Amino acid sequence: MIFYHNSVIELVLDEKKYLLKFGQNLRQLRRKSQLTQEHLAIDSDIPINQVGRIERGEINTTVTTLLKISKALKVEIIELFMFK
Amino acid sequence: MIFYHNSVIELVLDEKKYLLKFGQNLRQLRRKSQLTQEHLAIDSDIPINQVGRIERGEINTTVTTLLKISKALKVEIIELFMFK
DNA sequence: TTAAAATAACACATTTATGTGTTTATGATA
DNA sequence: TATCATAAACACATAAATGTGTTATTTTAA
Repeated sequence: MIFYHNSVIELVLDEKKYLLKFGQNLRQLRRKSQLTQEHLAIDSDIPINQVGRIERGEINTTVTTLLKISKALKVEIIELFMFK
Repeated sequence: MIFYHNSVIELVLDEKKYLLKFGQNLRQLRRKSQLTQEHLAIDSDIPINQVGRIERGEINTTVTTLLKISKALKVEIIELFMFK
């Protein structure tokens, strides 16, 4: 058994929530652009599974992946972070 | 010997350049906040070496690390991407 | 309701970010 | 110069993103 301070647990939960919202926002932007996951994956040159995992908030993607996705969606990177 | 298409090489160089500019911008924001790398590292709960590596554009950091840094700097994540 | 398209859910290898620690270099200051 | 603060540069282990492939499930449209 390992014990963690509440603040640490909260931080991790916050991050999980953030990644979920980030993914939901990406999904909205992609659909607004009328792209399938496959199409976005091809345009941004990342694996289709990666797109799905990001949209589902399963993974914590990197700056260069954001760059590739934003180029394919023809939006600025900051749009990927514009959600509440 | 491995051969790559020029467009692939350009893409990688673009990413390297982007990470460099990203790091330079972070450094500016940190200094504007009057924080040392060590102080920022403590406040954002990431290793001090990580801060240096990001500022030097050596690594391709993740969304949750951006989240932690932006909280410590008391700025929105999008500010980390606001540079030319 | 069936077929096709789209997405999710697996598994697994490889690369790289993260995390921890130590040592070196640089810059400012006394 | 010597000292101290800051940052860079190492090394190395671990966790996780990336990348590739296949199989299920869900959604959409005929």
